[in-house]
Amino acid sequence: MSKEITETQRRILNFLIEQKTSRGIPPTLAEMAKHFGYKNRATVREHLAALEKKGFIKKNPKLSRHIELTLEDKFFIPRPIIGEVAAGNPLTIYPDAIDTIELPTIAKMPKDSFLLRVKGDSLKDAYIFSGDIVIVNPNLEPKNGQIVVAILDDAAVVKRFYKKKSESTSQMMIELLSENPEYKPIVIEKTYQKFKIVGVVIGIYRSMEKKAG
Amino acid sequence: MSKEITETQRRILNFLIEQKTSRGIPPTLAEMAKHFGYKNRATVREHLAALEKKGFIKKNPKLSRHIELTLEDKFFIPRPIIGEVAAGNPLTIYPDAIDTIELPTIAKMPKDSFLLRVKGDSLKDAYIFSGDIVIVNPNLEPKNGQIVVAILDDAAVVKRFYKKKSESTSQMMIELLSENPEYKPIVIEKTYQKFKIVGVVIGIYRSMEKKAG
DNA sequence: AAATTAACCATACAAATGTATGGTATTATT
DNA sequence: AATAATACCATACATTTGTATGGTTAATTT
Repeated sequence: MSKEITETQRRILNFLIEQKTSRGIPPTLAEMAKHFGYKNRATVREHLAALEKKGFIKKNPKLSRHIELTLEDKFFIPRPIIGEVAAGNPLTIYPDAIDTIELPTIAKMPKDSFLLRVKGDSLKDAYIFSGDIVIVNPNLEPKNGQIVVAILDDAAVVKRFYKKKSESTSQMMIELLSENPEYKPIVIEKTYQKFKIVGVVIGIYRSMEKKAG
Repeated sequence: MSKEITETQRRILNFLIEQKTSRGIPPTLAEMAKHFGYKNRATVREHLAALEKKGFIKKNPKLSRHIELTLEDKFFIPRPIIGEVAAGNPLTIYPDAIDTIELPTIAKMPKDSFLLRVKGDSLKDAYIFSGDIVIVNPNLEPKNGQIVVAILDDAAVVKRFYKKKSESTSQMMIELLSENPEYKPIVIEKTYQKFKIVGVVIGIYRSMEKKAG
């Protein structure tokens, strides 16, 4: 058996990914069969068996809608960003990244917002600490002074956003500031490719319950 | 029928949210019944029906694991803020709410808890800043290491709580610590009268939306 | 030429799932 | 005091779901 995926299997896998990201839950065999025009669920099941054999998915037997993706499924972010960041590995958590965030798999988040759990203390200059949950709206145009989540050189950062005219080149540029004056502003010229705004932080929540001694 | 959610319904809703975020798929009736110790799926179903009636979820009939969270408008639910904690000044709890805030549903808000808005920056050694909303539970016995709201000499403080034996007198005493080591611990002997624990801080919420420049 | 694989189909079955109805006890509301 | 809402239970039922088996056709590999 070849380890390579066939055209049909690719379509099935794509549908799985698309459903999980857009609707939040994986489809049932019947739903997939209907979508592809199959008259039989067993057909879909064979494709899934093949995908599992090749290591692309993992099925939990007997349970409905229990197909797990063995890809970067556990950390996924809304579609538009995938593909623009480092191919295949959107938002990899680098051990020595200045700021790291963990993207939970959010089932259809309200108001098109999603949650990020902050990891590491390097964001504390923005009064955000490890374990905090930030609420991010990806569909807001960031205004000056707002805190944004951005991808910069394959690492995720949470900084205060400023857009202004460069004094030297008169070009528009983006500045990412820290609350802590010891950190120098990060300046992004328009030409810089490895930069993408993920969304605007509209709220922070911190649970205290686990912190008992 | 009240539009407010009951304690049991909130537990169900929380479980739904938690499952959708952590596992990716909503649970089945059987899974929920097992989790809550119900002997019957119908019980869960009734709670879901109530939640749907109140607009918190949307069920797609006949389909498994097909509970959708309709948190578009319910993601933030209005809660009254009943007072302010201002460093140095007495804690004032007003009979009528001074304000309301849209608290995200991810925030755990037990029935007996209340909200206080923090004023002033002097609590920042506990990572709490001016404008933050603290969720306070007055009916919890504070455990060592937890952050509590207390009244001390007619002033409200938010500090980390420790109860231990005095090394000199062998009496039980309470220590209120700051995160910042520059602040010396506040030691309260049992005899001290002007001290009262208001409650345990179980969560913090901070809204970012007004902070745009 | 023979064997294998891929991609479908039909039928069948047990378990899981959502649903429906009727009942009980407790609490809150009128 | 009567009514409604809440929170459970038991039992029953149709549908859905995942699974299993056997068969067909076409393309590919041996």
